[in-house]
Amino acid sequence: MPRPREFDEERVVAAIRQVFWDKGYAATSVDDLMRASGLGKGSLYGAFGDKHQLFLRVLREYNDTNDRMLRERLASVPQAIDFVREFAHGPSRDSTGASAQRGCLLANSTAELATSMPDVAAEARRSYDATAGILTEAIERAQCEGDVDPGVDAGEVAYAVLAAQLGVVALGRTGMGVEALASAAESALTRLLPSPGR
Amino acid sequence: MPRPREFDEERVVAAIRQVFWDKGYAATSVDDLMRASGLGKGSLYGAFGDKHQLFLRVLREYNDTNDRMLRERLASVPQAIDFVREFAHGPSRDSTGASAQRGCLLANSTAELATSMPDVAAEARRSYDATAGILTEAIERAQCEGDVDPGVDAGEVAYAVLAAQLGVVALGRTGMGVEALASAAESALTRLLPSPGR
DNA sequence: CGCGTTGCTGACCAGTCAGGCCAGAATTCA
DNA sequence: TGAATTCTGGCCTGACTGGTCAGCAACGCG
Repeated sequence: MPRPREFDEERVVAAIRQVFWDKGYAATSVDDLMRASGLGKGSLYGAFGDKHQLFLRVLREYNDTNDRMLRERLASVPQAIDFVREFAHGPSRDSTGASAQRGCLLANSTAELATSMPDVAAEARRSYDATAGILTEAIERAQCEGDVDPGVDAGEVAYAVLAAQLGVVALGRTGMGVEALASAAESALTRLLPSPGR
Repeated sequence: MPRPREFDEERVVAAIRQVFWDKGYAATSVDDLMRASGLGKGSLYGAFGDKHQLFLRVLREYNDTNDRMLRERLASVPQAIDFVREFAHGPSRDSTGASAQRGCLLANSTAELATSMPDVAAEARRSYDATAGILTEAIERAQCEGDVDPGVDAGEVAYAVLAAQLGVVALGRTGMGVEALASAAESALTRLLPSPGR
């Protein structure tokens, strides 16, 4: 009975995510979102609510996707520690450094909005806690398998690893070279996760 | 012969820094700056140029002050390593967590603006490099005095320490408790800067 | 073939934005 | 005192903001 949607919701959200990611929340106008999504203002507001709700939706999907990807990778790779290393290199996986400079949508958003938008701060905290949880499991598994010194407190170190990774991402936003970023990440990781044969 | 300034430039810059710090760049209107500084639009534009120039000036002074403070502390304290530890706790030095949640003006600005304002990215990189340099010296001194394992590459570890600190500050913006932040920072620091007796 | 329900479109709103401008006040020197 | 100069703060502009809404279009059901 109703007229069906003419747009692919997923594609729209993806397009809008790119804009928020590149420009930040406040600097993104609804006009930008209209142009990126190809939708009219009415459609946008009808489907997603206002700018704030739309942003939160984008952010939540981004976080969920990241968490899912992280969990999948850590479950399938026997040497979880290797992935944790790779993970700590953050977004600097391409050699151009372009994606490294783009940074992380969650980290950027939190830095910009945590003060003025409590729900963004809460979402960030939820996501970081989830990441730390996944990391903790991976580290514990690595300890069982003898890849990490069993003497360290996995939960505590997980937050330290998360912080180091966040810091590397933050440094990446300045346009620092990917080699320097990788070196800092590698240096942090090898010390935060000492192998048992030390 | 000219009419002298009626306002204290330093106080004005300080007031404006607070606004930018709390609200971010894009969300701060020139009206906000006028109200915070008590100046009219003409005075503001005459003395500092447009919003962008004003922001850059605030950011540069903020960074210079931080660098100077860091250098002073590290020069006067015999056990540099202790201060590095303290430094890594970042802005979480009050128990309320309010300043921890406010974060760091430089980190916030970089996350918000690095993509769209290359001069902000450049200033951030300059400041981070300066911080890393200061840290490197402090770590080397600590190595000479036997407080840090002389086997580690001070320059490399300095960036790892900087990253860890930046990450802790980023976590702090989510409203995470100061104890958790301090624990993560402490955990990162003791592992990044191992004492030689081990 | 209507009819009800929903989606789409674009015009429109009041409010805010950054920035330019200027008349007059304030200050100094001659 | 008068001339020169600069500061000051309000006013103006016109572009843009996020958001609303009335009217039209497309669909399935009866």
